[in-house]
Amino acid sequence: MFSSILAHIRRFVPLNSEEEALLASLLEVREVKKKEHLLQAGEICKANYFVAKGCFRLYLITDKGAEQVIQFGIEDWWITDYAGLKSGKPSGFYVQAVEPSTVVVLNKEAEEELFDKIPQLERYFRQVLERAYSAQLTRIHYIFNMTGEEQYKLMNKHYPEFVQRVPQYMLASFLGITPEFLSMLRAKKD
Amino acid sequence: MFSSILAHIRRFVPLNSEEEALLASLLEVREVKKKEHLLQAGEICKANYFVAKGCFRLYLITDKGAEQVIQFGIEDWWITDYAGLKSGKPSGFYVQAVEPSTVVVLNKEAEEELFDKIPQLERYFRQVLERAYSAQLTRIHYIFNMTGEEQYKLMNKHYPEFVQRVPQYMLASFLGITPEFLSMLRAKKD
DNA sequence: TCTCTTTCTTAAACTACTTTAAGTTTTTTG
DNA sequence: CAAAAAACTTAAAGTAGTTTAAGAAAGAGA
Repeated sequence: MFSSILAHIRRFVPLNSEEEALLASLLEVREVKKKEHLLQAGEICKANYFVAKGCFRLYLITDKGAEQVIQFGIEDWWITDYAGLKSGKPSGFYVQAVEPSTVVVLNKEAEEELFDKIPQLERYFRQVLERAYSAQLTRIHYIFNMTGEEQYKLMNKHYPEFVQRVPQYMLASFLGITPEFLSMLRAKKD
Repeated sequence: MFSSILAHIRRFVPLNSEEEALLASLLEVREVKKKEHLLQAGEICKANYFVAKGCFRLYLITDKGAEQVIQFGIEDWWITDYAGLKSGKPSGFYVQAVEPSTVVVLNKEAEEELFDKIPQLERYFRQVLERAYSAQLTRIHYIFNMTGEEQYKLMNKHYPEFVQRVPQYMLASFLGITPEFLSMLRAKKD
């Protein structure tokens, strides 16, 4: 049940069996149906989610009423509205399963208790966040310096399975282009 | 000398006087001239920098030879190439002072020793990174859903001093538009 | 204070992408 | 398995920005 998350944590910090048992007692496994939401705009975000299996998207509804995909989360990624989780204010984001998925739920209260009893977990999350942060800076670099076509091609080259895995209109939104334009790009050559 | 960084850390975690003394012994204060680099592309990134006074930019040179500003860092921000710092590989980024500045240098080795002796610092950086990461996600949302003009106006409204503080061509690059276009936007109304 | 360098401005021609609208295909559900 | 809903395609007209080029203004070193 928890093997994937424990393996992931162990890639960053050591864990003894007591700590693993404590983690197992405070974490929660949850099956999520396709299109089911873990968080909706207006709600208070109460947990951080580790994707054990499946795929999620973090998105929001813009002023013009369109869905904007901000981030995807697949196996071994954490996904949540960090700002909302930490502030306790109603979230502006949605977190939704793109396909039938399994997550490990880390509730806010469990998180506090775990950070207290397993200080190594602070180290784990620090490192996870360092990576997530620099990935976003790299992404901003791509957004500014590559055309939609170049970004799509790069994505297709580096993550061909992923491009097939999510609906095209979600991928278009993530890349910051319209689904019509992405459709045209695909038609050009494939 | 270290008062600004100690005050910042105390906003997140408590520090006793021994810990403060240890920090002071392992941190280093450095004056940086305008246009001086803390890091250049091709070098190995060896430290994380806390801006005590002044302003820095994290940028890179694109394939086409243009400077692309990825991030600014002003007072109370940490700035570095996290990916390079952690991987030990040559960096693709430049970190340069936009104005005469003072930084507190946290070297890689000092960081390891400090994390070891003051576990609370892991907690501090985890929280700093949570904020930095969600700020980048919000920024991506703005990039995709606001025109250059809207982003410039919002920035002018929220951070009018900052807009005056950095050269316009750097601000344009940060906003993902050309300096010519920003100049035109400013001329429209001010 | 003069000169050199850096930064900012203006404007015309161009392009990557959006918008709109309508039709087609695929997937989901009772 | 049929009907409805969701996802994808095509194409024409429009726009937010870039590119290029040249000149003007401001800043900084000697």
